[in-house]
Amino acid sequence: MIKVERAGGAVSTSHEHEEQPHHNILHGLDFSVQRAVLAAAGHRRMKRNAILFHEGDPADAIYVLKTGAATIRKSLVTPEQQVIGFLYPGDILGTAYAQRYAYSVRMLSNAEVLRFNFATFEDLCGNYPEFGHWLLQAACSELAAAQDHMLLLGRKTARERVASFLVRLEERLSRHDAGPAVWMPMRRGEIAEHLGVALETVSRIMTEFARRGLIRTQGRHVVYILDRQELTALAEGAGTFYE
Amino acid sequence: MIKVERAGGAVSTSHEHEEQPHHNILHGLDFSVQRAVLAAAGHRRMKRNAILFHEGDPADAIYVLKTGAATIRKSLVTPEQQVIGFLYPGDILGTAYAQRYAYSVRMLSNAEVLRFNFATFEDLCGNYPEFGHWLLQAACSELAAAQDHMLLLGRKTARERVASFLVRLEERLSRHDAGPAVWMPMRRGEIAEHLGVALETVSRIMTEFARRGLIRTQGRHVVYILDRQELTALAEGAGTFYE
DNA sequence: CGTGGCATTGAGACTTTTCAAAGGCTGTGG
DNA sequence: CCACAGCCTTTGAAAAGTCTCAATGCCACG
Repeated sequence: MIKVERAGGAVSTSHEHEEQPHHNILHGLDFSVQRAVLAAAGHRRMKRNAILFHEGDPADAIYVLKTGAATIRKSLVTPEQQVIGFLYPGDILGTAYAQRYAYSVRMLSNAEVLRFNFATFEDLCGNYPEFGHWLLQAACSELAAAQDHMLLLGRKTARERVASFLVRLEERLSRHDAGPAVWMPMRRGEIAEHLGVALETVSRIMTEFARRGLIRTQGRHVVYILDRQELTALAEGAGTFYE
Repeated sequence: MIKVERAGGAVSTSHEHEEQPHHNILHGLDFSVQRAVLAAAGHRRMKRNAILFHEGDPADAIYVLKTGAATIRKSLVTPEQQVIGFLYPGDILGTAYAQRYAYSVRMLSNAEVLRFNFATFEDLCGNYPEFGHWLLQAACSELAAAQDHMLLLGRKTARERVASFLVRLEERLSRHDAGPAVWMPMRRGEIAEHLGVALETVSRIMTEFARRGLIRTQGRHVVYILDRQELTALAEGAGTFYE
């Protein structure tokens, strides 16, 4: 079962990850449209930990993540926060239905973003109906993801949540870079806030998974999935008893 | 504080609620566009407990709820289910980004829906760009609601969840019918599945709220909010200790 | 007016959280 | 380039909240 062992080759330091192969960000659009869209976009480089915008800021643009990773979070009245999701290349952010952004975005690594202020954005929608369609599609897909995550938050146990998270993350990343290592730039605390459990619970369960031989960690930000099948089973509620 | 007491006048039996004033469903669109949209739509009457469609059914239409109420839910591999939300007049359902519906819809009361099959839908988008915009808006707003609900599911205690639910429900219904009574056609179990807690917990907490004088129940499906301020405070985490 | 499904209530069990302390990366400054 | 400081992570034990199981009570519909 353990067949992924070429560590060091695929991953050496976390810095290396900042230059990822940015595959097709505007996946699904005609090349001519893609060219037009890219030409209209503003390019922007962001440093790790930089804030793209805050929850409540007046919304004036839509962004597409080109390289790197980011966290989107919302705050409660209490100091508590909920991490809505983690973004990887190709993800859209800032789809504001109102005048203000509904969440904050922080970069998890150095990153590049494409920026469309609302004027250019409206132009693009007018000139290329395809683009509007593409965006509606993206919004619907984001909606579906949000609803999936509700299922996790509402019905799963802590163990199921962590297992789901690892499996989904690996699945998602395997589209970008095919290495056996899963790059996990976020902190344990952010994972915890995403999964709706305590930070310590995430830590404990990941340790447990490592002890059971399902994963292997390498530093804080790299994980190898050793037994995806078992992990998937756990994610779906097969893990009532173990050991 | 207790100033809402004209029971019986506003609410007599649950049947009465099936005929609600259906205010402007296509809110925000030009009248001419509204006329065209309504003309293109198919009208359909549904009985209580009828299923509009199932999760996984091939998607062939988009619906708008005209009168009544409905539940949308998703299933896990296990028998567990999550209630994604409750729908009231004006809500859109069936925004499928893929070929299949992502959730099931069950009517909570006799209801009327507008139906747009994909062909008419595409036509409408083509002829009235406004309509496409309106839909994108609706999807974004649904997304925002989903993200809000994640916050509830991820970070709130059971008491905060029930309080939030009651306050939001009242706020939402007050737009349609201004009575002091909140119509709650869903079962306790569905509320529980929506809030990510056990059925019994919902029951216990609602009893507690009634005992504390924050609400008053009338049968299973009607609730009066007696102290919205306190309830709002509880919803936001002020209720760490009481009594 | 009866019956079956819903809702309420209670007690015990279990998962998860909280509080606390020790251990280990990371990246910054010398 | 190395060492140190600070933050992040791991680990432990006790406490709290919520769930499960089970029985009773109530409402709504036929």
